[in-house]
Amino acid sequence: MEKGFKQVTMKDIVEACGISRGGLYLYFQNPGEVFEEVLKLEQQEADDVFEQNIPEQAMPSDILALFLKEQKRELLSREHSLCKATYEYFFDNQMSVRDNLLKKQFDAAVHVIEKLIQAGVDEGEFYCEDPRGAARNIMYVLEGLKIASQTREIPEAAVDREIFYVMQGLFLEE
Amino acid sequence: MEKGFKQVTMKDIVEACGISRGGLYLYFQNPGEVFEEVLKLEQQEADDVFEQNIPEQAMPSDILALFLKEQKRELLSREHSLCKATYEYFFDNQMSVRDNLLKKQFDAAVHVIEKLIQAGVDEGEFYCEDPRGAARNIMYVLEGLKIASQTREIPEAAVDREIFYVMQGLFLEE
Amino acid sequence: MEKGFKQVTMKDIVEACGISRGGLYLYFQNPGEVFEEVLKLEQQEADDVFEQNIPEQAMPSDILALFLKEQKRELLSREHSLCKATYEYFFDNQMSVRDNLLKKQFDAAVHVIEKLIQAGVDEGEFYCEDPRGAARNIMYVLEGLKIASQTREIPEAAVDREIFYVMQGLFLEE
Amino acid sequence: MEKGFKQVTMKDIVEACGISRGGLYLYFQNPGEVFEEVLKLEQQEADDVFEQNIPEQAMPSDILALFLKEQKRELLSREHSLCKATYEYFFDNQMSVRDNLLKKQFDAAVHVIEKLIQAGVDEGEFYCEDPRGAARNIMYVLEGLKIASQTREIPEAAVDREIFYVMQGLFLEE
DNA sequence: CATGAATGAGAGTTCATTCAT
DNA sequence: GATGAATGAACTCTCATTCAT
Repeated sequence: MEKGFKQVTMKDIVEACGISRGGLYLYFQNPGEVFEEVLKLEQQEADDVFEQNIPEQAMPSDILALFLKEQKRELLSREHSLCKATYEYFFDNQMSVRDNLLKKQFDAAVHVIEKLIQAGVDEGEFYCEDPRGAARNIMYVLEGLKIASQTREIPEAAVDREIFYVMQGLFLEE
Repeated sequence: MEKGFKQVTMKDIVEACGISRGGLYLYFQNPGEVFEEVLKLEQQEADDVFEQNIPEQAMPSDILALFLKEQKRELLSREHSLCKATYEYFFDNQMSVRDNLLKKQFDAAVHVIEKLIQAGVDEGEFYCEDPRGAARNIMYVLEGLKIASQTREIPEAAVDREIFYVMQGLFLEE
Repeated sequence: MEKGFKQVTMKDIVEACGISRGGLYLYFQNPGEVFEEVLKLEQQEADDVFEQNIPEQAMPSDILALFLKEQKRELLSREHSLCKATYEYFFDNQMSVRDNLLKKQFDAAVHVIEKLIQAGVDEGEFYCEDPRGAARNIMYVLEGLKIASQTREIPEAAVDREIFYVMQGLFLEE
Repeated sequence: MEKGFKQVTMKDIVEACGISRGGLYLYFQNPGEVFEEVLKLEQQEADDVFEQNIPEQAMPSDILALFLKEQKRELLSREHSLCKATYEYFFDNQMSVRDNLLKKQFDAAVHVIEKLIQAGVDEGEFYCEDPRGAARNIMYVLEGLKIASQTREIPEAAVDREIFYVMQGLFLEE
């Protein structure tokens, strides 16, 4: 979170963890493997946090709003997210299509959002002719916002504006 | 384009350019300065290419389609674009808000697209209540596609689908 | 001793010690730190050698002569003394007054010589109205001889002549 | 004067002189030759200044005092003297005995001082049994003060004290 | 299992020197 | 004569990785 992926040295990790240099190599062959593990744990935790925060009687729009709010939070806490490190890592470690963790996460999120939108349409909250297309559009906007927040200053208002824009597309349509 | 920013060494540059180690330092104090210059030239060239390709009697939708096509081309030619390198560079060199080149380019592109949409609306091609919002949405989707294409395999069809989705939003609305 | 301070490279040290480049950096952050350590050890050793060589029943004049003889030996063995390196080091690393090792050594030596002269006066060996001034004078002459021996050929006779001159000043006065 | 000898680069010289890199090499083969020339000019100038400042009816003790005062001035203006640079240069360029400039200067100064002392003795100002020895002693003390002032802080009072000490030796003896 | 001292390839950078103009 | 862009050897320093203990 502090240094990203490339900037981190084995020394940093070893000191932060309070283990020995050799000890680290017993479990991880290289810095990449360490990062992959961190990423898995982080993702797990994020999922858990999200699910636990969903109220019992939440409407689809509430859950979607909650999801977007969580994304916004992570995206704005630049120094406290793995976003930069993750992108750095996958720049050089794309592996095969089916194993790419980033793709999996993206597709999973698209799937969840699609279900939410569909549920919203069914309940009369949303109007949407292409729930999957809308879900993908939302996710790409979020990725765009993420990379933007990591490479330049992004005011909170700008994030709100984009989120409002995509949500609006689901509601009105008049 | 091949190695991104962090992976590139002064040796790489020197060998690729056929100049001497010391010679490079006559003009650039560090790898970052080299990259900034490359970025400027690249941007200049991209702008020129775009402008020269606009036909005389082009409609706003044609120009927008041309713009998106050009973006698509760059975004899919992963190994031949500066995209990855640019993101890597700006991860660590964000400089002040007003000097951030990435932000400038983004804002400039938003401005151009907004004008195009407005022109399209005026000519009856498009229907859009918030041209600026739509322009921003398009740009964030493009950024999302860019970073996606750099961190995982993105099939051409996926890019087409997203571009079609945002264009569609401008036309129908019926 | 061979190359002085500035001329020595980390490579020289590493090869002379039979350790690795990185290994050296485990213990010293820069060439200066290596030198400081060498200097401390050298000084320690020189002090020990001097003290061990003082005979039981030595008169003050004997001890002073021994001290001067030791100084002469070091001063004439140009290639085998740290003198040049020390001066080079302190040309650029003067640090605060109280921490300057060179000043400490000088003052300590002045103190010892003053005590010797005083003892000699008490025992009737020497005649001296200003033991501290005389001690300082001796030390400055020694420094003058040192720098002279490092910057030009100094015959042994010249050193003997100067040492004789300052000793003579302590005896006769008649 | 600012950087000493080793720290100075050809770039520094070239920029300070407003000539071209190649131009410098037309007249000097290497940095050492530049320095030798500087040293000669400096010495010339110092000699001229000294001689011009001697009053018509000056007594030997006055002239000696003037000489010592001039030495003191140079020695205390650390950043504005060639002292450090000179020592650095001669650490590595001792050349043959007869060509060593430092030795020549030293011997010449000893000669002048000896003559002054002799004159002082003849005129009844000084008492001295070994004018040449005294002259040499004075010069070595001055060298000692010089190197001391370059490697550690030396208060003006310390310099005065040493100069007073050696002058005193010429007068009293009572 | 765990350690951490040691390794050495390779990074960025400097600078005396050259030579086509 | 004079220039200054270009050279490349050599420097300091870093860090993923190993291995005797």
